[in-house]
Amino acid sequence: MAYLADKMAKKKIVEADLSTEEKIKQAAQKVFMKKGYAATRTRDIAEEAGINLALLNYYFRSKEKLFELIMIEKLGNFFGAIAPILNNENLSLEQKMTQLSGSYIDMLNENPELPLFILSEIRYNPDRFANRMPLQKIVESHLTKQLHDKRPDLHPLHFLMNLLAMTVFPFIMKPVIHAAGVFSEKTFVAKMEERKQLIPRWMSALLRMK
Amino acid sequence: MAYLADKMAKKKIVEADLSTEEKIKQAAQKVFMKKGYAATRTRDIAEEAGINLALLNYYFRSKEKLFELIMIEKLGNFFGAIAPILNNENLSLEQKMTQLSGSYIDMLNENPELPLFILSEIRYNPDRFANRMPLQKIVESHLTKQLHDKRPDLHPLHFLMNLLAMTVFPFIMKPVIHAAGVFSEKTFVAKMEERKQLIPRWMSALLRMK
DNA sequence: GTCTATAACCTGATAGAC
DNA sequence: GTCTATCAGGTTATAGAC
Repeated sequence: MAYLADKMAKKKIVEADLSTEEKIKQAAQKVFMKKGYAATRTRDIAEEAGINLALLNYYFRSKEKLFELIMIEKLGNFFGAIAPILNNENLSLEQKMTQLSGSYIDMLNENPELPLFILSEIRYNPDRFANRMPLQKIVESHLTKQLHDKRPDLHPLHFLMNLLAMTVFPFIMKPVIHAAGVFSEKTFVAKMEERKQLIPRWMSALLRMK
Repeated sequence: MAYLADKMAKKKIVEADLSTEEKIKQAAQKVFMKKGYAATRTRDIAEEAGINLALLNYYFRSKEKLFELIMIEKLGNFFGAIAPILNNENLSLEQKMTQLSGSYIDMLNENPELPLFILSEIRYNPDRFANRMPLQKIVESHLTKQLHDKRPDLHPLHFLMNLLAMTVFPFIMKPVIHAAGVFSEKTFVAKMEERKQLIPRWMSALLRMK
């Protein structure tokens, strides 16, 4: 009950007590994530923010610049959470896998549209993203070294791809699962909760293989 | 050499000897897949097909209807290839996994943009796709029964999700990998070729686990 | 069937009043 | 800072000539 009241209070703040600039930013985030850059009209954002269309350009100059701002933040969410874990030299391989699947699934449960949003926008406009993603830092991470010590025969890229795939792919399939009516939102969250424990165990099984 | 000549001959047919209707269809497929529905202009399609804009509406009435046509075909490619394998009662669990990763990776190598295209469009317009995907047929497949016999403790959904994730996810990450300059097209194909053998072995390891 | 020309509408952005 | 009104350009779709 207290939690629910807290949530409602938070919602109210979002709707009312925010600066105009912040209201536009949050509205833009919501609409861009839902429709993608191309299908979003600046009018949609203005309406969602409860302000006039002209104010959007007053604060952010253009649709493009507003989108850039949102995208930088989202790229940070999507890639920023991985690298620190993969490069933490105090964690064992098993601890890294547990932390990564755990914290990443938590983050994605809060923001389930994030992967497909980012991936779609990169797909439809790759130029915008050249040299913007810290993927090399992920490939050359401390985890890669640990993996090489344990299983020099297994290419780290396959391992990383599998770890990410098991964690992220269900969220990418989420719209399909719902559109097909396979199961409910609640069941989905529960299944992902299970995966937090299962993924590290599956990945360990891959490491022990053969 | 003969193969190359054959390919070039095919290309020429595509460019010249096709009916107007077919030329538009193929152009639409190309442009929709590259830019997505919202960012595609009918003018782009007309230009790509080498015809006039009016002809597009003459043959297909509207952008929307043309898109529907393409999408039905693509949904067939994406989902249609899975169900027959998963429901083939003459294949063992291991054979199913081998065939699925093998034939699916082959298909995706020919059409690497397919998953992200479909997933993006569903995400940005879920209503269009309600009750259009044979996902229930996949969940209730013969593979599910075999899996239940072997490992009643492992939910088939987790298993299927992992199998699909390992197979499809790399293609979803492909634009990221290229935009980040991690490695070349040729290396990507080679790595996916490796995975055709590796995925069934990994999945078997998951089945033996614990 | 295929084209040109144009209608009808929509979208991002700005000018100018308050 | 915020609004209304409007511009300039682009988009889908169609009318009508050939």
